[in-house]
Amino acid sequence: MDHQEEQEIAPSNEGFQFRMGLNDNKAGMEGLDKEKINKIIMEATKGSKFYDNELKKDQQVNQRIEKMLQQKSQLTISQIKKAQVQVDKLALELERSRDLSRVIVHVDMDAFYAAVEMRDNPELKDKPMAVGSMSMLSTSNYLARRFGVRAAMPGFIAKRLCPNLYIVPLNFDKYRAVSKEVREIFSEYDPNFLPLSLDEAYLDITDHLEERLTWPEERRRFLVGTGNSGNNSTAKCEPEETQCTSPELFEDFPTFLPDQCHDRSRQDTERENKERTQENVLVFGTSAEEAVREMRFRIEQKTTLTASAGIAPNMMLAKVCSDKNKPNGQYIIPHDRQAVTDFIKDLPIRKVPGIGKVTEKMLRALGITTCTDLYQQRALLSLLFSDTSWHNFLHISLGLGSTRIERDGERKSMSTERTFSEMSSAEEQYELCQQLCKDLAEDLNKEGLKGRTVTLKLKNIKFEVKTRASTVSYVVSTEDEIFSVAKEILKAEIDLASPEPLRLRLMGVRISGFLSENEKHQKSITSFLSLSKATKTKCSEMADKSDQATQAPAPQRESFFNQKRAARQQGLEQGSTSSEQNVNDVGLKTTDESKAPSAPSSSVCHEETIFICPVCNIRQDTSNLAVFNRHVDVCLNKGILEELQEHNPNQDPRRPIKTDLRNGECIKLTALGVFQLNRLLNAIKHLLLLLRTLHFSTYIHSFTTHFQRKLEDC
DNA sequence: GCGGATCAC
DNA sequence: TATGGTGATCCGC
Repeated sequence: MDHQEEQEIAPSNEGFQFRMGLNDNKAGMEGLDKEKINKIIMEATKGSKFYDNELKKDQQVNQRIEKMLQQKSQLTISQIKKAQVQVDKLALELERSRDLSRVIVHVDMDAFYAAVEMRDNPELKDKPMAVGSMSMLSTSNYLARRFGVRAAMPGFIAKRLCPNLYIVPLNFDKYRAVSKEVREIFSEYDPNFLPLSLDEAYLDITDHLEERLTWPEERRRFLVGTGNSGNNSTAKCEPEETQCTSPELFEDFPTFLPDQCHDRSRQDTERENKERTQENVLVFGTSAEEAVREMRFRIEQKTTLTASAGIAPNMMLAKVCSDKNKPNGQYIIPHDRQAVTDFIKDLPIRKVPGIGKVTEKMLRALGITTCTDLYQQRALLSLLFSDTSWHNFLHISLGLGSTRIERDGERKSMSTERTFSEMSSAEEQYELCQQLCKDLAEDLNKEGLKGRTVTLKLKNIKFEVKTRASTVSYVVSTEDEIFSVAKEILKAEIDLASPEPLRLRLMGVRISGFLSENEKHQKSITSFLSLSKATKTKCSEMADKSDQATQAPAPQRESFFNQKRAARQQGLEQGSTSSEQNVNDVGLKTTDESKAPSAPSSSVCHEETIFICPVCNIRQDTSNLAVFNRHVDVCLNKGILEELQEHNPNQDPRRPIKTDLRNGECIKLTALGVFQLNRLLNAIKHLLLLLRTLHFSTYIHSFTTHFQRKLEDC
């Protein structure tokens, strides 16, 4: 292996990772130099399956680079000149729309998990420690970093770098609790702040600053050492020590008021507390820097943990800034264009969020390492990269980024996955798969989500990852529904590998393709199919149960049909609330147009439900749902059986669908319990009816197209 | 829509 | 002994 590959394993951006500077070791200070660290890591990693896979991935990246350079060599000067004109046109446009009016802050807690653990266990304070397990570390403290121990490193390798390393298991509940405290402070500066993770957030403090100008000084005055952290009654919360208890993650960087803390004896401080309370008061100014300093001060007072912050006109810059004076520091880019371009000039592209190891390597192959390079090569980049990529590059090189902090929209996927020691038994694999589906179903249920795409993720013992997805025409959300799809994917993979077993080290299940708000009333296929079992009176109960999670609690909601009607009248698809759309509603009409049955409204409405069969379209003289369902079922079956007999009198409508469909095609259907031809047609017909009733013409189209051939076959 | 990859935390 | 889990996005089919 060549040197470059080694660099990939022990990343080449030490300047960034080892911020403390490994050569700055003071006399007597323990630690390892860069070379030694790389050597130990290599010895520990070489020859492992993990490393082999890393090499393989690296080769692939090299090939991508190769291909890119090949492309580059074929470009003509006139092509590049032409591109230059186009790119500069856009650049000018972007420049014109540059917005420097917002004050965006990115706040980042220093070595968060490690800091929390050290705070709660003082014995760890002066020891190298990391949070995680022997398999994987999440973060490490300052002392451990001197040995090259850092986040995303397996604990057993860290132990080789630093045999005295303490590894503390993750304790998310604790971090969440601390995070909540910090977020309470964030919200005072920006009620719409955007959390990125437990220890990071973006804030737009523009409005705060404007208001802050009108505040009396009193509102910017804070007592030192009397923060919330003093609420517990441990010894460390005495005033003179409160200031010192910030874990010394980075001893070179003092916490607030360090001189008072270190230089005063206890007696002195106590006396001064009484006599010179003025001295224990801090007043912050009205500028952005002062506001952020105040925020960080309050965080430290409340949690005894330190944070770093970046202040800039947009999110991208703020994020880069927060790293500049880490730990326990802040950095501001003033709000004028020159300051931005000065800052960007020598900025290594790798520091920009979104540019990772691979992109860095690709750009480096083009001689690009700084943002200036990035700008100078903008024409070339527009020819070698996709539109989204080079647009992004151009934004970066101009120092542009989002100026509005937008909260994330709806989630797009939900997943769960697990790593384990080698598992080769198919039986175990199915069992695990089911467990994952169960866990996922629980999570889905918490958020009331249902999706149409199930993705199975497999990683074999060679660390090769494979994903296989299956999108169904209905929604799934329960353990059984998800598993019925996932297990068929798994089966296909097992069959494919057979007679060799799948030798797995990880399995995961993901759901995506969630229903948008105005699709949520759709029924899952099981509750849908349950209608055809209408002889069982449990039908409506089952449907209710399976859709519990999507039921809107809105007391005054309109019935779905009323909303639809209103929407049609307005000529647009108004987003309906996720009002419960029971399958049985297919044939129901409510005479009262304004009120849902569950509405706690005081007015008593006389609501009369009319049952109209969606098949024969005849009003049924009953108010009993079970009776009505039975009628619909008979009606449906009658029609289907007649049709079947008509088209092919010799065909047994109850014969297995396996005889008609190819194996792969009936997988999903058999998984749902549709084994027979008549059941299949029943389901299709019923769904079509439902879709038609709901005016979902797009669905009807794709559905009928998909099944047309099957119908013809029948 | 699928599958592999990249990225961030 | 041992290299994570979750979510988003992009690219090229």
